[in-house]
Amino acid sequence: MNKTFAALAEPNRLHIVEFLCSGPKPVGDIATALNLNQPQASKHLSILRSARLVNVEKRAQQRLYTIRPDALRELYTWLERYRSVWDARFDELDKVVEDLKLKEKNDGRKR
Amino acid sequence: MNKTFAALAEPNRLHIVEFLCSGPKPVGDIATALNLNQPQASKHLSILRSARLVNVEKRAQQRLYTIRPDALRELYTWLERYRSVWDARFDELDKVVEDLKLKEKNDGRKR
DNA sequence: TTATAATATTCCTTGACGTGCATATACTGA
DNA sequence: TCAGTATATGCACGTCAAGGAATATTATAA
Repeated sequence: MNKTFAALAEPNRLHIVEFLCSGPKPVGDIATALNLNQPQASKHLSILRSARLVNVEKRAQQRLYTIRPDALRELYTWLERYRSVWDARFDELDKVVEDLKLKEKNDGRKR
Repeated sequence: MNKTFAALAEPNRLHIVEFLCSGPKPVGDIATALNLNQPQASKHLSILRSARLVNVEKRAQQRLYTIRPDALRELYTWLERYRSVWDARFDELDKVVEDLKLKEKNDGRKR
């Protein structure tokens, strides 16, 4: 998942992903839409591709890039796995933290 | 959200976040648990903090780090917003892509 | 106040990343 | 085959982030 996060950490790439949610697009469209030079668009797309975030298909001289759900799904399940933790802690943050601090204080030597 | 992704792109920091899901921990515990030198642990935690992924509280000489839900929540809602897109496309990927390619081909000059 | 524990910060070096520019490759139509 | 379009790749440069080692800071206890 490192690759997923690293890929999405770049603002332009995040925008590309969002842009591609409106449908498959050729590189040219992406470049102009995001105000990028064509080479950089290609490079970003290459990184997104190696992070399994997009797919390519050929159409004449164009390459159609589409969203690829794999990595996003993985991200989603990862968040869901820990969701309960930070959800609970969000609901009654102060109390929980207090409790945990007390526990921490009590069995501090056990660890 | 750049900061969130950038922060989680570092494997050690991702592990720290996961580790903190088991409760608040002082820096020392985190460092030994992840096999990190104390300074690096502190640095990573500092970055996680500036990405609003963790909180700090003092306890004697220690600093207790806890998960902070803000950024994770934001991530979750971001994913949810586009979830339908890549979910639909995942269910019947081939058909949808085909359709969109046709559309693309038909109204290519309108854009 | 002094010694000690826990953590933060600084300096330095190295490697990776993003950009701009030029060029190469792939495909189409005549 | 040649010209033209769409995309990819290579190189040089500046920037930024991570790791290591040493040191500074904060808090506690005697």
